[in-house]
Amino acid sequence: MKPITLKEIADQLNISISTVSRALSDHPRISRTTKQAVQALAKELNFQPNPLAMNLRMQRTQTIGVIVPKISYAFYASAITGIEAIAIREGYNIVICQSNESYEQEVANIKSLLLSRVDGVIVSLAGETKQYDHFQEVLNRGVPLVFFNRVCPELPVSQVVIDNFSAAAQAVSSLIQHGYQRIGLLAGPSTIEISNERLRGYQQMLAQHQLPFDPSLVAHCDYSESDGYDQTVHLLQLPNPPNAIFAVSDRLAIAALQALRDRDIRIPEDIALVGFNNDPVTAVVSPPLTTIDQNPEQMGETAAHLLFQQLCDSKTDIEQVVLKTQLLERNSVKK
Amino acid sequence: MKPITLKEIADQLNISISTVSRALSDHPRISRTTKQAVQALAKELNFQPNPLAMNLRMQRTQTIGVIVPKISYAFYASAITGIEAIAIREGYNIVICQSNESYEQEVANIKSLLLSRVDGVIVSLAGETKQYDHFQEVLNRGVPLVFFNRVCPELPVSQVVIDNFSAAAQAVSSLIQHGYQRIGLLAGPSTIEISNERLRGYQQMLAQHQLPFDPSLVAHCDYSESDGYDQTVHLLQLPNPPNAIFAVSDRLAIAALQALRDRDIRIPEDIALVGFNNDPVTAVVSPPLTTIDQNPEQMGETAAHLLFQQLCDSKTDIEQVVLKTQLLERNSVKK
DNA sequence: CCGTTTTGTGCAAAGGTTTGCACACTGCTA
DNA sequence: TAGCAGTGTGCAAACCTTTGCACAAAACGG
Repeated sequence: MKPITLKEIADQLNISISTVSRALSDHPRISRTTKQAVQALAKELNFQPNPLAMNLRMQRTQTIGVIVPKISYAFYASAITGIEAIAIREGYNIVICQSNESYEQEVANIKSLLLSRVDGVIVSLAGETKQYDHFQEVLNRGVPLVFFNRVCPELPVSQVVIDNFSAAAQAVSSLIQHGYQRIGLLAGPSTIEISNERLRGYQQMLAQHQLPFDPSLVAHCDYSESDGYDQTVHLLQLPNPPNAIFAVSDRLAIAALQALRDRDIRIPEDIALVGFNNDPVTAVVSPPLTTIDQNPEQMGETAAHLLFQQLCDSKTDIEQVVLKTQLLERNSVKK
Repeated sequence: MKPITLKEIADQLNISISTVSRALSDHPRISRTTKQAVQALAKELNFQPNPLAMNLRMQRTQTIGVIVPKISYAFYASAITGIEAIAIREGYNIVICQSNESYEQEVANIKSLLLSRVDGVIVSLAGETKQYDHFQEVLNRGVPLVFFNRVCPELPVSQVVIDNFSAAAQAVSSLIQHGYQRIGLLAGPSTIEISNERLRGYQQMLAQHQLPFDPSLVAHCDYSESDGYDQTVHLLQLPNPPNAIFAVSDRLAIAALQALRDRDIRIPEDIALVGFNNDPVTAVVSPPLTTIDQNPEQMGETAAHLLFQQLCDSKTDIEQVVLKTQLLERNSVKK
């Protein structure tokens, strides 16, 4: 039952531990015959090197840490699947942490990952985070770090994002082209880069169509449904309420949908609604929501690739990858 | 930048490594003065014992493995949150694996967890799994094992479940009481214990109301949406189709909803629909779905508790915990 | 004042691996 | 025959911690 060790193989063959170790790693100085004997016995005994010992010796853990706001967000669940696929292929394990949108938790996560000596870290920022010392610490220790989706603009690290500016602009442009002129924005926390990018895209597109920018139409929310709901209600109660709402996340869009439904406001007849992410839920609500489709799994894969690139060659340049998105027109906007 | 070790503290204080180690763990034989000096310096240098070395020495990893079918299922995302909460409180890390409903993957997951020497394992079975040798191997190695939700009846291990039989019976009973007599069942894979329990509850309730059990009304699906959709279509095409559908999972219920919607069949006017799990999505679709509410987070916590119980005292009896559920009546059933 | 307990500390092994260096042997060149 | 390159193997250190045992000094009892 006990897992077997190099020593046992060595004893059985009457050779030294070092020879066994070298034979297994195909060291050139080991004779063909010895190698064959060792490898045969190792296979027969189903020898698995003890990773704990290897970790200690090698000073690496073959593990990468992943921090996401919440795994229950469909987007991140998919991204993790992408990361995992690449990691496994490279012979790495991943350990997943949730920040739950909390700065404190994110710091605690980083601490714990650093303590357990992960070889690299992939992060999508918590909504609350506006300080980045904990990531600086990661960098200081020489641990490769990659951000995806919710990235950190001020740190010299590789990132993978979508073109949030253009995606938002496209969504807004589509609304305008379908005749909506007064467009409310359910924005994310202003600490989050990608949320601001989406806001900028929104502003840009209004400007391009000579529409006024009315700051009262911009409602910042944290990413919680309850806040999304409340902010929607707030928009509706404006003296001059919007006739379309663009939510920078499908979770917010769904919250808005419920607020509208609770008030018997019809979509898209009374008000149009556009989301962001193509969360599966947007396809099953009624009406199905127009949203921005992106590929979180591919984003995860790309982030993992960037990380492994750094892991192999610590002086590869930092890189920013921008992934494609697509506006998915469904029935929450009048044609 | 280098993490500091016992040795450095020892050198600075001109004492031996062992004394430092003992001072930090408050060994009774170390003098008060030495302890204070060591602890002060350790704090000042922000000493963190190297977990890799500790793991190797102690032959444990302070890590537990968790295997779920998919983290993107809301149920499992919540369960993980519950497990994580307890694990952190106990000073353990968790590593999350997805079987993706695949037997092979589940076996691979177990292998990988065993290899990395996790101290315990918490599992919810993959849909495909009908052989349990890999779990026997876990037991053989003396690694504590706990199942939750999708459990394994034939293994002598602790489990946490809901009363699937009664929950299903209650759902069906409610349908019958609202006047539905011909009830289709979207069942899970027949390999899965809890799926069969729900089937039994369904049968029992029919019998209790002197309704005939028509096997053609039972459609087994894997847990994929596509299969749920197809099986719904199949039920609808029966010569004598059902006027209500009870799906043993909300994912299947949602798939059914789409099939019905695509055919302009109204819910609940033409057909009633009941799900299982209270997935958040059931609240936002229209109509909101009647479903069985359970508490996955609590289930995760309970599973973790059972595991830690075994971890502390390896000869605690195995235990089966049954959690409460509740029928949540919404608008997919005619009142 | 001797023998015994108590108290405080250190040595060294153990956990399982990798790897620099040294050693021994073969076979070759000059 | 000395010298040297090439080949195959083993010793021991290193990674960092915990812990059984031994030892020394102090304290104590008679």
